[in-house]
Amino acid sequence: MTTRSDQIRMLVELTKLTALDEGSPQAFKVRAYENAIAGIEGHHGELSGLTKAELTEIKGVGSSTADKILELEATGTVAKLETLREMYPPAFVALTKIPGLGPKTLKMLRSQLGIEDIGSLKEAVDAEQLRELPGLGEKSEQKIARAIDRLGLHGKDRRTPLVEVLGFANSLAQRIAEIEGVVEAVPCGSIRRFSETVGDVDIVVATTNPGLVGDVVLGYPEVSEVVGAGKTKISFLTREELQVDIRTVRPDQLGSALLYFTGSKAHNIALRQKAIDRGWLLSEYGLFEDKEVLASETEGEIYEALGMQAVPPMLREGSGEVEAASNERLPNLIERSDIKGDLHYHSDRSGDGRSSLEEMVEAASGAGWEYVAFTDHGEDLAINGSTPDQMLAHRDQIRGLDSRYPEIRLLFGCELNIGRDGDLDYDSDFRLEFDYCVASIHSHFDMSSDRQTARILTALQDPTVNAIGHLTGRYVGRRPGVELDIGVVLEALALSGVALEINGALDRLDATSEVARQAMSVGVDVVIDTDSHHTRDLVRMDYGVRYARRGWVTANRVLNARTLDEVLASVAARRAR
DNA sequence: GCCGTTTTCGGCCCGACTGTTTTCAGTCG
Repeated sequence: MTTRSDQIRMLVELTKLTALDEGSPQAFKVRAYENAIAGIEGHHGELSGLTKAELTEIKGVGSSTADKILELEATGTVAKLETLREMYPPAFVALTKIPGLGPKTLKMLRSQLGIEDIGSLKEAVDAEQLRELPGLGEKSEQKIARAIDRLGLHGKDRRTPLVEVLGFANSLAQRIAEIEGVVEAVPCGSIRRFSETVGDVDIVVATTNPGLVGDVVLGYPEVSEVVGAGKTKISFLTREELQVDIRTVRPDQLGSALLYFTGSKAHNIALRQKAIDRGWLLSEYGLFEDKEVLASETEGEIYEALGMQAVPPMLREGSGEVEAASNERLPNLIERSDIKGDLHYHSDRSGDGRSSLEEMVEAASGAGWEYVAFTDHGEDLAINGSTPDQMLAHRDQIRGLDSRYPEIRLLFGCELNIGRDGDLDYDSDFRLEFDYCVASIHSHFDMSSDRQTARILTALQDPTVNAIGHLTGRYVGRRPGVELDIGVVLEALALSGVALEINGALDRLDATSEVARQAMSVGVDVVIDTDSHHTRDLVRMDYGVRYARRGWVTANRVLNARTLDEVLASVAARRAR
């Protein structure tokens, strides 16, 4: 049986090889495959077992793609894909990762010089053969030579975890904003959409003096190599080989520039198509009717002119948001100001906690929260956890502080460890001492999907468990999450009334926004937590909320957007079952 | 390859930068 990820993987490979075969990533066939992938990703139920008629009902999936999905299911492979694989073996396809080398040039190199892989390309470059070819010259040859040397460091597919670039992007934008003539400098692209990984850093700069921006920025110490520098656009690499693209526009064009540079590509295409439908043109310079500007200053004006609701950046993935916004049906997304408290929060009672109980209370109170649950680790987490006696003493301290900080209610909670088979810390009587518990996995990441799923199901049946923390245990860019049958887990969460955590730590962002969106569609509640171990971690609530918005999470489904009484009532109701 | 409140055929987003060119192709975002 083929899974949805098998199907998507097949289509992604087909897209890549077809782009090479057609000689352009913009080829219509390539775009059609991309649309089919987007349609399938936005389609929630299983695909396995669907008939051809049912498959072609999915947006972007036509007769030919449906056949390929069925063929994959019946035979385990797709003849068209096999043919392309023979024509373009992996060693040749790998050359597409070299920046500056596109499909047209690659195919010419192959036919003219017999280049099949990185080795033969390098030889041809060293023999100065490339410069003799039509359309190429000495400079192109040198550019390719440099790119080969760097291959793997900043290949076209490389993505960097958001956690590694967000601070840098913000500080860069802040410094650019101080340059004379600059009105605003905004990190855009996948950073603004709050994707967990980013390909590069995109910054839009509204300025009356674009030349100065270029001069100043290229003098910054972070600039390790200039990739390109024109009148309105400069690109450079940092020492860590992160690419930064800076685009300047006039201040009155900021809205259209933000729209264009925030993307996603699929969202932009959908908007531009709406403009075309009205006989208009949408570019980074504005929305135009003939040469007349209809809107350009703010994103909101452009959306309004296109007859739709303004789409929050996190939703701009081309996954149904344009249709929803056109029908006034965008969800009422959770906002930072809806959040009333944090239900996953540590003190130095945990071995990995870095701030004292009182410091953490002070910080939570300063954040304006109405309540916070201290959920220090249970005893099973050997180095970090606490014995029952330590926990009871900890409770006394919490209750003592609770009376000293009347503006915030302090709950005595626990982060229970989910053992290999779903077992939890302490005994069931002792667990009832806690006001609230989140249960999470911290080990045994490489078991089968079935066993991981069973383990989570066992844990969430326990009446003292109120939420499942960082569902998959992933660390973005470092450790993949465990494999789970998400559909089964969500169904069990919905039935039991246990909340799904969206952990706001930037290297976790777990559960993922895709899972969160699925959770919304099946009526699962979400809790957005900071999992703070230090007073400086509270900013994660912002991140968690932004990431939750990316998962189409609505305020009415967020546990910690409710009052303390409502939270406590749901804990009591669960224990009474 | 997909799609249709003009269309079942003829369209399919728009523009900057580079290097190679005398007006443009390729690549990228």
